[in-house]
Amino acid sequence: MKIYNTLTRKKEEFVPIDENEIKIYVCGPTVYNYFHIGNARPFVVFDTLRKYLTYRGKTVKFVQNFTDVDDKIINKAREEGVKAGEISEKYIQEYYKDAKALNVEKASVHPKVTENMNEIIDFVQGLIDKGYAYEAEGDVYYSTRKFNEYGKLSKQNIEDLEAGARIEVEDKKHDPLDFALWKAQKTDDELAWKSPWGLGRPGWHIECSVMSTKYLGETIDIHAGGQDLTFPHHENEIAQTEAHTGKPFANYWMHNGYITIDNEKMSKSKGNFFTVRDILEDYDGEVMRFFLLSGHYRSPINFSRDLMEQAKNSLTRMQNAKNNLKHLSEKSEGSLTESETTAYEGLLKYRDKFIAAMEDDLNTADAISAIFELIKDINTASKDGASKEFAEKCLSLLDELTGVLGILRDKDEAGGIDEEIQKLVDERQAARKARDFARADEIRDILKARGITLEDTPQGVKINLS
RNA sequence: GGCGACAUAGCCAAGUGGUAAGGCAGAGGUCUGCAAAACCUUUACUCCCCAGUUCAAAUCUGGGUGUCGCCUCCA
Repeated sequence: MKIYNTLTRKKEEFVPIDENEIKIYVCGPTVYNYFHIGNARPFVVFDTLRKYLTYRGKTVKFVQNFTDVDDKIINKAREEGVKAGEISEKYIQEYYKDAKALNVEKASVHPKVTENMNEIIDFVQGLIDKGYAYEAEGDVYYSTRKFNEYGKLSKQNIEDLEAGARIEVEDKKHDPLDFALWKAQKTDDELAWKSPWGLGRPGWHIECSVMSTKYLGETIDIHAGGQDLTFPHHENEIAQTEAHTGKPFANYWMHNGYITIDNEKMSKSKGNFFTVRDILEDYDGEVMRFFLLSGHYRSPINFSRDLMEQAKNSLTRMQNAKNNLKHLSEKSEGSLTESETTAYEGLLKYRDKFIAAMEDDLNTADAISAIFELIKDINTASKDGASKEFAEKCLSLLDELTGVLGILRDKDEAGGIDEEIQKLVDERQAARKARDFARADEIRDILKARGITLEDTPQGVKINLS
């Protein structure tokens, strides 16, 4: 497949290091709160990349960290009067809940900073030994200018950076562009670990370098994250890791575009800040997932309730098609007719279109359009009924493609159809037969109030549970 | 100041040289006891503006306008 590589600013043919195991690292959340819809985008996008590669028969080792050492966590713990570990542990569990709602699969490994402290200390010491870092009053800084290729990912020129630097000058640093690898403990209630430089904790960027190399090796296939991480986070990761290993860090860098809210950057101060948890109160997680995949991952997208409604309605069209096929496959009989055989062969071109779209730098928007075209043809072919086999084959094809995108999964239908509901449905059918439409409509309304809709089809009544 | 992205119908959105996918919303119709779902028809002589290259441009080049983002914690 082709992947747009931020490093070269070009779409390139993706060639894995090891055909048998593709190695992907995605920067994970800092666990101090429920994650917000901006966080959700990379999780969903790169989960989709993983699902697609898996669909194509690849084995993917997928690592996504939890940042469980950070100022924000420490501050939150202070506010709530609990230990930092309680905050991070809580929000890791909450991450899993929301990720599940979005149908984002668990990573192969979800490493935590706190569980990799020895490796981090060793890594920092290694950089000092190689002359890329220096200790200053219990802090350790990276000598940015020592790394000749600094700026190669973000295409920042080191002189321009310095000129435009709004970084406050700290006396301890040899150069304003140097960044912290290790921070000395300032107050007793801060998390701290013993190190050769005294009590302290790791800086912002070092964790990803360490966990990526530890779990995936010195050079990985794809390193991914939000566009805003390009600089300085990923730039610094490259500087750290390549200085340490002397090898390329990642062959492909993928960055997803931003989400704005009503065309403005999401921020707490603007009051337009939404967590995924907030959205899940009103929408199924699949609607959010569909919304995030309905545009190209590198394009900026805008979030609003109106757009969520559009996404919801679009997804309903897909869900209807699936429900109709399920109903047909349950109520119909027989094997493919001659015309159905021809029709089904015609449908297979949409699988090709779907794959071609995904091969082109994960063009999910185009892939979705292939699914809609598939649905239209299925609906047309089966509008006057269909054989059981045809319905089953179409259902299987539809599930195959939507499964790659992680939408339209089978849900546990709460409750199912109990005796009482069945009795009402039967009574309505009898009333219809007797042309007592008033009673029939009354029953339909009763059930509708309970979230159950009825559709009369040539194959009998179709009961939709929501 | 440096780096970058985006601009396609009422809305969302694909399309990177060959004559505008798909979805939502709207209108009309078919089917239905009525619905629902589905199907059919309909909604961009045109892709922010100007100039250029070309037989041919939404797509390439130059200029302009507008919007957003990064450079500071941030997906």
